[in-house]
Amino acid sequence: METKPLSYKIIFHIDMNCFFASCERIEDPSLVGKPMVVAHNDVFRKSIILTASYEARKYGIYTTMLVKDAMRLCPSLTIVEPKFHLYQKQSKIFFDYLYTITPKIEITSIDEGYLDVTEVVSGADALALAQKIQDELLQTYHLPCSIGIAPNKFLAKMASDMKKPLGITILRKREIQEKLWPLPIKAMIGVGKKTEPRLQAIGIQTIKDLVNFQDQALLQKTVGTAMYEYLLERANGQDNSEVNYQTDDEVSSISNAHTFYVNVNSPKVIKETLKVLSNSVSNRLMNRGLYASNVGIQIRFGDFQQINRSRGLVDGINDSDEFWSVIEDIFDDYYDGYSEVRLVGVFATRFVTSKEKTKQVTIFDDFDKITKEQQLTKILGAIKDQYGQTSIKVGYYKYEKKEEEV
DNA sequence: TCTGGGGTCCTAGGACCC
DNA sequence: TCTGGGGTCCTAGGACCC
Repeated sequence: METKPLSYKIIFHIDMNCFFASCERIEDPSLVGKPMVVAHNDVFRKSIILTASYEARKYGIYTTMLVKDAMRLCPSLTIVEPKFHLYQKQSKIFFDYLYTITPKIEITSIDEGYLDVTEVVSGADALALAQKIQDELLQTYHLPCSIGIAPNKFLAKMASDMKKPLGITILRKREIQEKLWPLPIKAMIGVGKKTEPRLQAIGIQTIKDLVNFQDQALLQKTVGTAMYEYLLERANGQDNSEVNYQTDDEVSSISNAHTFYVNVNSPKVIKETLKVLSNSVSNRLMNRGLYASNVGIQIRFGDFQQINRSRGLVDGINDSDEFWSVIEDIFDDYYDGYSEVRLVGVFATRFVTSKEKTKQVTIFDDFDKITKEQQLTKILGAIKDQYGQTSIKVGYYKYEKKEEEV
């Protein structure tokens, strides 16, 4: 029996509902059914809410709201300190479950991911599979989620947002005029609080307005070329990007930051904090076997102005002493010694693995004292040592301001 | 609304090279 | 020498996401 290959893909986007709160309830079932939030409850600083349970949301409480404002809306609110290791643990548990469905999973954050189930189900069975996943995650793992089903990642993501909590939404291409276009422009992933007013200023309120917008040059100028192309494609329901399921879990940067309880301007105190952060980043690099060839610091001042200063390195580093010496250097170069500082951070980017660390070949010590033939032999020998290659084509060799072919 | 911590991607501008 | 244009790499900053 031949199975006809599908002409379209079936993509699920799975989004855990108030994930941090769900994890806390697994640890402490007495929190179930109560209005609760996850937040640092800090007496010195105004702290914000990271996640609110649906019972809390009924009071008008939402993520990023100040704890004190939330308490005013709901005096009986339970506040739980965030425990990130716990969320990591639960995240691994539910992704492991999803891997029993398909290996083609792209993990996009601690509580979200895409599944390419094209080869797992037929179009007709997709809804049943989504229902099974949702039931199992809730019954067995006590984690509620919403699932979007669509022919590509963008539509699946938009679909999973349409019904929460415990929603399952199918969004077909032929339905975009009816289901996608009426949404406010801010609902599009990629349009945030800066782009929204810019689009509104040229008369775009909804996704439909974007699709029908006539002055393409003005639109492009308003949001930039890359965003312009991205928005128009997505608004028309097109997204050719693949579910990137390579399990390389490669990150492109690692960072840690800390907000002081009160603003500080003592270089000594700031440095102590920077050193802790520096060690943490260096440890995380070592655990992953990565070396960073660009490292830097972030300083957020009392007035919320922020600077980032970094240094490119010839060789990647991850050793804590080496790391700290670069970080300290950068800080000394850029901190004036008296400005009020609210937050400092340390980051590492441009990773190389140890094997890719630059190998330096010292063949140039006596280079100007030998003949060109000897120079060439030396270069070829070094290349052979490193790459095992026995022949190589060389273009032009510049010597004494004269170009000669070798 | 006076704003946490961890990320990704894009863009502008300067340095440098030919 | 004060004069061109194109390409690449780097740094810093902006915008966005969860």
